[in-house]
Amino acid sequence: MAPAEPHLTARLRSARLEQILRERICLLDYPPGVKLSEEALAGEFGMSRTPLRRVLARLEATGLLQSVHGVGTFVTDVADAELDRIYALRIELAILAARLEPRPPAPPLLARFREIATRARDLPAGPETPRAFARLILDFSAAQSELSGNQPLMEMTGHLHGQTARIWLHALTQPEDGPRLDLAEEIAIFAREAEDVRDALEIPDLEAAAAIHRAHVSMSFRRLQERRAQGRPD
Amino acid sequence: MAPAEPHLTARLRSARLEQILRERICLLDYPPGVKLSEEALAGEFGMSRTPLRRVLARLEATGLLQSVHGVGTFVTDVADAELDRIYALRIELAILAARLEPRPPAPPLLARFREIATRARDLPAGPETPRAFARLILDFSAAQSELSGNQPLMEMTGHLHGQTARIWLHALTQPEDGPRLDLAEEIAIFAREAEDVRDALEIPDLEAAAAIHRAHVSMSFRRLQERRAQGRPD
DNA sequence: TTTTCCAATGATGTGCACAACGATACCCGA
DNA sequence: TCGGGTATCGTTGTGCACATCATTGGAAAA
Repeated sequence: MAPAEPHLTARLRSARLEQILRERICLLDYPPGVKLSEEALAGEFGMSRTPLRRVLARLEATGLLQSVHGVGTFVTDVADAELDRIYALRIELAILAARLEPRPPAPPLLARFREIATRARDLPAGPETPRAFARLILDFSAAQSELSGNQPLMEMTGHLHGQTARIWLHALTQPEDGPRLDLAEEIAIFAREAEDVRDALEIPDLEAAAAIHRAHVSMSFRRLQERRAQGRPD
Repeated sequence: MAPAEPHLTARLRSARLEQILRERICLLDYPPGVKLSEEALAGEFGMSRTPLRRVLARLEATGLLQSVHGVGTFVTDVADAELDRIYALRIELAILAARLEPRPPAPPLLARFREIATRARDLPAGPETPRAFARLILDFSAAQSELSGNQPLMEMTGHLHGQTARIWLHALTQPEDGPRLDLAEEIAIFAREAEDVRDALEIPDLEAAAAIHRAHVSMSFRRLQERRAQGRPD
């Protein structure tokens, strides 16, 4: 496709590529379990397999990819048991953002939260809805990561979020029994969360915002478990 | 040196190598800021630069290394500000191990804690003391990571521990003003912690063990800050 | 018809030669 | 003697050819 810039620093080129691939995975352009082709990706980005493999190795270290000799490079899936553990951890970490170096949002950041809230409410229905929803969730997570100055904490919550959100959304859009009904419901719930968090940040009450988010992570986890229980007795 | 096994699976070989390098970094065989040679490492492990670079990329993704084009590959140092943040986070995470899927230690694990406690008390004084102490701390961290079934949490605490412990120990053994006095004091304190945690685990009271550890992380952080304040007014 | 073996295929892993880059030391001119 | 520009060297980054592995399909034997 587009070889991007013909010549940028090697370091920036690889960082850029890593970000692009990470987004594609989180936006479900590459759903869990899918096989990627090193050669195809190298061709798409106008480089050799060697530097591409370096990027893939980094993504493998963060748990988003897994390479198997002679078979292929796969986007990782997350087993139910581990998903449960990540959710349990996210619930605990949600409050820490307000306790460790909370940073009241500056006007530009507040504007981002407002934009996310309105975008969530006006999310258009259609075949592109899942991807738009995924993008929305990604943006929300990115905005949240600026609410605390504790970078290691925000990196971890962001990482865990990326691991769970894509699996969660993938399960939602896979029409096992309830096809799109769940998705519409989840979108409405997320819109409420975005609005509530926005309102809390306008005060600004960071602890309230964190508590709201924590509650939603917890409830989202419960709904996922219910959905699992429904899907099993088939 | 020793090319290890002449032929093992590629995946295992690289995982093994990554573990070895990670240990060398955490045991301060490769102190923060030191420059590594890709060619020398490749030669030592009997492989080409290509697979070695794959391992280095993974270590770079976890923040232990940093490669700079045309300059070298360096063991990362951690700035004071970030070290503070990691400590603050570790203090909060310490209690979670007892709250999320606590696992009472089986007899073999208990034996490991006992061994660590006695080894800490009988730590021989000498030129090899810092390395033996680093090994002790590493083993203690590894044993602790089995006290909870929540794997993502234990991975994170382990990762954060590796990031802080090596910097902390390096600062201790660098004779800026108080040469080895601090080290001996820290060893004694650690020995007390290991004994207290061991006693709590014999009950077994995992919450007490976590609280003890949390207290020691917090106090260790305070001592580090004091030491910093002492070092500055030179 | 079924089973077994093997060859072909496509993927990732490895080694090597060269390019690109940054730091350093040196030389030349003022 | 000092300053600046340049050449050289060491190191990481890239491209390519090949090795290695796992799967799959088909052919041959039971």
